[in-house]
Amino acid sequence: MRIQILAIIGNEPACVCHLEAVLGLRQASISQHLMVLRKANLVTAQREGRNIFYRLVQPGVLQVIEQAAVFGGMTPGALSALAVRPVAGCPCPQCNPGIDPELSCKTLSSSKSS
Amino acid sequence: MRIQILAIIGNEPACVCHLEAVLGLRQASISQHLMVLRKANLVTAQREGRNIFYRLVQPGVLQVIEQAAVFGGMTPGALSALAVRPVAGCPCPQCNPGIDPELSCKTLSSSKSS
DNA sequence: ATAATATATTCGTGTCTGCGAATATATCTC
DNA sequence: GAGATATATTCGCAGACACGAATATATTAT
Repeated sequence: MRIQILAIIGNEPACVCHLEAVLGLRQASISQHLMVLRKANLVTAQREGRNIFYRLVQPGVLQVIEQAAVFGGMTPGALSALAVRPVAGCPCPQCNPGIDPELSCKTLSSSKSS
Repeated sequence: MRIQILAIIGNEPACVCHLEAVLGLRQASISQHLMVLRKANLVTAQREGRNIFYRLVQPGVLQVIEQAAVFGGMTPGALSALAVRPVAGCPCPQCNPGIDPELSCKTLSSSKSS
């Protein structure tokens, strides 16, 4: 999961709720993984408006992960698939470019059912 | 431990007893790790005389590990230190170049105490 | 200030993992 | 063949880990 997180934010900084949507984990679990990555000095957090965006401290880490994935027998596109945006059902600003500022993540996900 | 094993045999093929001496694990534990690495198609085994030598299937794996170590904050020499030979107390042929064929690993380690 | 939102922290638990101990298998030497 | 040696396999368990649930904290909007 942490490797997946690094792969996601390696392509583009992401907020917690975006990771939540992509990985299918509870918010608490994502936060725990991010804490570990922070302590390992692999990611940094930066608030932007309501959300906190995470990014790689060293962008080169992404290349290492991609190489390791290939050596591990993964298909080359398996990792880049994680970077696809927008993600269906993700309420984060990145996945909803023309978002009405009045709409929040919560209202978006609830109105999605209509 | 498995990453360390890959780092060791990445520099030069190694037998099980050598890994045992370097890593300080029991022989059974080393064998278990090697089995995992074999199933992951990362290492291959090849018998040479009494010993079975393991080597990387893809030598490039070593570079990936070294890069990851640097990004992870390890000192650059930390990994290459694992490749130092001969290892004190290691009874394998590599660590005892001029070994008398009559001497085995067992007799070597016992006579070492004299 | 109050409410809503986004993230962080704590806690408990089921599961996974690595290790040691014991044993089995394969190879070499005599 | 018998014995010694090197590695593999099985089993059991202590410890680690990831996750969910509940709660706390920080920021924003009204």
